[in-house]
Amino acid sequence: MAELTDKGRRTRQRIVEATALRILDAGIDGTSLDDVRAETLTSKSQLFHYFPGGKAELVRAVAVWEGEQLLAAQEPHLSDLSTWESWAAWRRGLEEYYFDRGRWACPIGSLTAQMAAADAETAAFLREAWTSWRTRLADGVRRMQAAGHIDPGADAERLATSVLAAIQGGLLLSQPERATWPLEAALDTAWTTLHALPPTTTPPAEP
Amino acid sequence: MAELTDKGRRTRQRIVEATALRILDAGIDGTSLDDVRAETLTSKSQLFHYFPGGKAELVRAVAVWEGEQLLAAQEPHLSDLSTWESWAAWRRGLEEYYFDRGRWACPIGSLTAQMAAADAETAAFLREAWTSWRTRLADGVRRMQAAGHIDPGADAERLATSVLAAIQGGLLLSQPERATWPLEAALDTAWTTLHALPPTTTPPAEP
DNA sequence: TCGCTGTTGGACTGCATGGTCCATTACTAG
DNA sequence: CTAGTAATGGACCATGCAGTCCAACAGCGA
Repeated sequence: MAELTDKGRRTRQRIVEATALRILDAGIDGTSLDDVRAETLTSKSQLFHYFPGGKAELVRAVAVWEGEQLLAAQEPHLSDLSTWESWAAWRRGLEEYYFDRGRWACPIGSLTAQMAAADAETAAFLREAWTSWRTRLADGVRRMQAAGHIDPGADAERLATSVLAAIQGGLLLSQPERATWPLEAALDTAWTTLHALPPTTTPPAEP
Repeated sequence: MAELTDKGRRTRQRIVEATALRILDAGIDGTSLDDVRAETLTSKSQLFHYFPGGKAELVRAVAVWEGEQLLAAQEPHLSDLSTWESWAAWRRGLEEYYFDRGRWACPIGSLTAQMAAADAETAAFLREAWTSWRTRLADGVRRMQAAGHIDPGADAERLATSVLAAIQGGLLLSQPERATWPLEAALDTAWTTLHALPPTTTPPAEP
């Protein structure tokens, strides 16, 4: 597997993308190698040629690919997030990513929920993906704090985490409804909190 | 299956609970009937005796059972939620339910995420479960609005949805970390929003 | 005690699936 | 043109799993 020609790289990529799609709406266990084979018009030997580790390695490749796509879909705003406009643009990009083209779940979130079906390496990668995502959001929060738009006393990491939670939870609730409003409602609430945090408000101590 | 003796009911319940546990940390596909058989010291014929519909029916029974348990764990507070104290007690009960006894995920949330692996009937039941849960929370919000603790102009259903999203998203993020803080951070933020919503200038008008 | 019905045991079947293997074809560098 | 390597095809194997079937056992009412 050390040497790949262009053709090989393209075939490999085709396999990864088809598998990613299938996993997104059938889950890891619901995606058989034969499904992938049929969809990509490849043969069993090709799957094992490009992914000697078998299904586990293929799933890992899918996780990496999905992680890249997810982050890319949030750029360039994710790296900015220094103004409310940037946050708004970031949010629009995310909603578009999730709902356009019929993607109704977060690839990374789904995979995390299926961690039991994934191997240890994939689980480790997912942990990194979350950390990376959270950190980028937290950096944005800190930029807002530095600019005086968000209470400097707030914990940026926790705030970022709650925004991610709103996204993931909102998506989960959107699925059975087959509607976008649950995610939007969750994001609206997170939004309100972000905006409400300037120094005038004291966070409640509970429970 | 029309007639069940006490003994039969107990066996059936044993099967349901063991399956529920297994599904919670291995997923539907990661739970084989042989696993269940071994864990419950039953035989194949018993599984199909009590659940003629096979695995699908068993999963359905698990969903119903988990739904009951989840709602029960939130009582009596869930039916109250008319004061901040009641909300706090409700939250404590939930966290206890999720984190004590090593349960690190929401059974209903997990099943929803695995809908692709579930049959249509189970999916329908899950939709109902979410509606029921959301409605109870929304009722609580309305009680708080009536009591003048929350802005009467807020949409109770959407607010309830965002609280549910915080729970589910927080749980998802808690899993890879194997820590409780993500859920707590998400709930804290939802909390802040609830508290921040009262009209700051207009006093509540309520008989 | 008898007989009916619910309960239990476990062998067996058919099928889907991950994975192996070997042969063949297509490229590409020299 | 040729040799070597990557790419591909697809038969084949072993296993695990849902589901079937029949036989045996237990409890309870008559």
